[in-house]
Amino acid sequence: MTRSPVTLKVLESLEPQAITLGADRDEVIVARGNRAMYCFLVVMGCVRAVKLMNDGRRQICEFLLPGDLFGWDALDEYDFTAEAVTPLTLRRYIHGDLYALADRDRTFACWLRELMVEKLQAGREHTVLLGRQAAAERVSSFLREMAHRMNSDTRTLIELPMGRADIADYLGLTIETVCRRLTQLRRDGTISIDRANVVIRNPSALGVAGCVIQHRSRVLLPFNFNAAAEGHG
Amino acid sequence: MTRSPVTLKVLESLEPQAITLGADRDEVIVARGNRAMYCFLVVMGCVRAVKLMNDGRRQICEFLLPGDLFGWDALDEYDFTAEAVTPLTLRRYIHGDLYALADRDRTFACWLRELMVEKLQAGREHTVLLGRQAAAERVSSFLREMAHRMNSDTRTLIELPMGRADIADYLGLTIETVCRRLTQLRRDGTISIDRANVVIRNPSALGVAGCVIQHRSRVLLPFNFNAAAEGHG
DNA sequence: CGGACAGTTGAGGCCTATCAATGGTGGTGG
DNA sequence: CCACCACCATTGATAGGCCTCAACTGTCCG
Repeated sequence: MTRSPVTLKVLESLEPQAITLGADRDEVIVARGNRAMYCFLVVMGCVRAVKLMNDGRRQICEFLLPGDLFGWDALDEYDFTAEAVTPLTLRRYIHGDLYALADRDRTFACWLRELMVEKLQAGREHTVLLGRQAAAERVSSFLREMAHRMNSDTRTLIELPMGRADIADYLGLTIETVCRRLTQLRRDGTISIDRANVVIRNPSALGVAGCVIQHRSRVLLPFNFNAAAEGHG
Repeated sequence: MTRSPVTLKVLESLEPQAITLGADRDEVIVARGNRAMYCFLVVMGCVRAVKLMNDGRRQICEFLLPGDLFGWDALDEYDFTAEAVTPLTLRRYIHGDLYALADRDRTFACWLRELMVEKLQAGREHTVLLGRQAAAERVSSFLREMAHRMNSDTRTLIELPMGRADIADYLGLTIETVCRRLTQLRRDGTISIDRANVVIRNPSALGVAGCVIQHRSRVLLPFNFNAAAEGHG
């Protein structure tokens, strides 16, 4: 899952204090309740933002993909746990530095505000999905969201980074229900699917009532980490 | 139900540009898709933040009570519709003024950031409720939330400003299911309820499974890509 | 080859939605 | 003052969708 090394430098002035990290699959990056000292940019791989109930029920609030920032939306402690869905490369920044930068750089403050607002709006779309959509609609919405975020071209292959259990916990369903809905979409000819590989064959059939979750405020990667990241795998 | 003095003080320098508005029950304050020119402080009454699907399904993302601000979390257009749950008194501010103030007043910028983060975190809690809690837990959570927000003293009378339909659309349930769960809580002796009036008789019985604080399994070791990163600095 | 793991499929039960009827309350006008 | 109506809340009966439990398949890796 490599992305074309795009050039933007929103976080450029934070780079001197930043370090690059690797993480294995299922590794915990930050845990709920930990003091929020850092925030992270996903360079390569996929992260899940998890909330756990004390009887073991799990809800994934968000998937973070390359270019996404997480951990900044904490006042004192993280309110969710972030885990590696896939092997990761992360760029780690000092949490306080982000806000210090916002204080002195008006452009950055504006960018940060936009990021927050977009997250709030994406959260509301997810709320509608969980509160008012049936299982089939949730799975369709999920596929559209991932197609949009990972590739932006329909009718091309998407390689889902997460397993069925993660999809289920993101959509408020069970693994079995996710499987059955995916199978139905395959039988309808809407998609082709083999494990993690999905091809959307009939995009209009995935269109459901409601709006797409939009993630516009992506951090464009400041550097090309791809070469270094391959050494970690 | 009086205006929160904290919020008032923070917005003090915006008061000259502000006006006070009234609204009747069910009146639309701002509509999804409208240009976001204003934001509002609830002075008296209750507002619902609504998202509608094009087949009529409705999800309430949030209830706004006196002291709450809404409409600021928009970039260009409002992404939800705000309607009066009860007759309202609102204080209306210019949307752009809020961010102009944030630009020149560091304290206000900090306050606004905290507000955003709290909204994000509240949204995630709501996500867990919708994704992973059963109907009885949702209703219990709702009562605890309202008790906390409206009164903060348990064992005292709460007068719910919204009807069963609004509660249902907030909790991702139907009116009938909300009724049945409330009736069950009354029969269990957990609450007394008569229409909008609720008394919590057994607060501990309303306690539901919360979220776990998770501890990090192992320390993340820095990946030594620093040299590569600094090379581009 | 076997064991672990992820994904798929099937059978059955439970919970919530749906449809329907009743009860209660507030407002209006006779 | 009361009859009437509209609206909201409650309760009941039934159906359906998703969850649970279980078995099976396929893949990866030792």
